[in-house]
Amino acid sequence: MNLKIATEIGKCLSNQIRFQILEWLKEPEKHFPPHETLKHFNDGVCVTYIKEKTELSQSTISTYLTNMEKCGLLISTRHGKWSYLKRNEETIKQFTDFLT
Amino acid sequence: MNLKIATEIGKCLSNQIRFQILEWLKEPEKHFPPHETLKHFNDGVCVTYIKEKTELSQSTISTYLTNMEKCGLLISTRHGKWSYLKRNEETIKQFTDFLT
DNA sequence: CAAACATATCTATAATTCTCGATATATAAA
DNA sequence: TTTATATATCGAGAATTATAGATATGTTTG
Repeated sequence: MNLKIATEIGKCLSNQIRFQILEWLKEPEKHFPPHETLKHFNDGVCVTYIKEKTELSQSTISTYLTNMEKCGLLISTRHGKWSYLKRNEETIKQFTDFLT
Repeated sequence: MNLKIATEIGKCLSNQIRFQILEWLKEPEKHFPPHETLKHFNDGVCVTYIKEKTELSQSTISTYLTNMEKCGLLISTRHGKWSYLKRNEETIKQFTDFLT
């Protein structure tokens, strides 16, 4: 972790919805339905469900999640036409270690 | 800690200089001279020294530090005409706990 | 009290970020 | 291969944040 990346993470955390997504993803089964095809949360939650829950436009949510992945907060996995997202606990730990 | 405050903290951490100040304040004696009058760092570092090190204008640094104090990242103490700032480790811990 | 110094606040412009619709790309299903 | 669905990227106007000069406030010192 370095100052530049930490600041990029800070930018992601400067918006209530983005922060909220990160909180929801702590316990996906509590906040999202299991995907119709994939009946588990091994790779996190389908983008579509996050989009629906936040009520943001598709392009906005896509930008949010892409940026959160770029700075290492999230891990993205494709299954067919769907993208799944989960927290990257390793980066989150590096970030909190850097801060404290 | 709640989402609103956490996001305010995120805003403070979204700027490299503000984040850097927080890093410097981990070890004041390594990054700042001891104050001429107060020969210790018990209450942190004098605003003037932070201003000089960052090379920002007085009004900008004042705004930065005020906001960082408002969201609980810093603790401000006045000694006469000087203000001293130190990290608020309690809030920082609450923030990292909230995130993880 | 007046002058000097440190910090805070106000105001305005510059810079950045937000947000979405439009459009492109990727994959699946028909 | 055509159509439908999911996600990504582009471009632009709206909203927010950055930044500093001017000015105000608070405190010390002479």
